[in-house]
Amino acid sequence: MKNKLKVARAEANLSQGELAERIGVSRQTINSIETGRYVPSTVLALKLAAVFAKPVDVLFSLEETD
Amino acid sequence: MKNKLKVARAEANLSQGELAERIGVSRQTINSIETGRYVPSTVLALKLAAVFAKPVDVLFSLEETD
DNA sequence: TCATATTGTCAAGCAAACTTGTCATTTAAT
DNA sequence: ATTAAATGACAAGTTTGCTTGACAATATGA
Repeated sequence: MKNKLKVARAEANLSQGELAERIGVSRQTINSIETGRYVPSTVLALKLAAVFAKPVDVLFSLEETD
Repeated sequence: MKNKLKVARAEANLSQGELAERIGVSRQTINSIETGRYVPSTVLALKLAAVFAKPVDVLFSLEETD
């Protein structure tokens, strides 16, 4: 699964730490998702979508390997 | 987090087992998500959204407790 | 240049997702 | 009324999300 989090975050001018704080997770969690180390839960995806005011399906998308 | 999976599945006329097979998870996983025993990963949410041809945000939504 | 903020990553641990296997209960069809 | 299909749920085990703490590397700005 790939995601556009890094871009969305740049557009919103937020640091990983600030974003993490807003949705109540650790900075490492944001970093790990951005760098593809793991896939977030749906709750987290919905919260991220809310922060950036974009649908989940826009922020996250499936790959062949999924 | 709540979800409209049971309704969507009824509309699509699919059993839990059939749905599970389509997206490559166990039947218990579908059952557990429907009955709120746990929250799916974003990959699973995207796959479910794809099966029902509905956006993730329509199938899944946050609650106060999230 | 020096200082500070930001990012990437590792490790150890806990919690939650997901598995297979199994069984009881409910629903639907004959 | 009986059978078969579908659902709900539990248990034990594996994998993965997410945590805190830490440190090095990269960027940003005075």
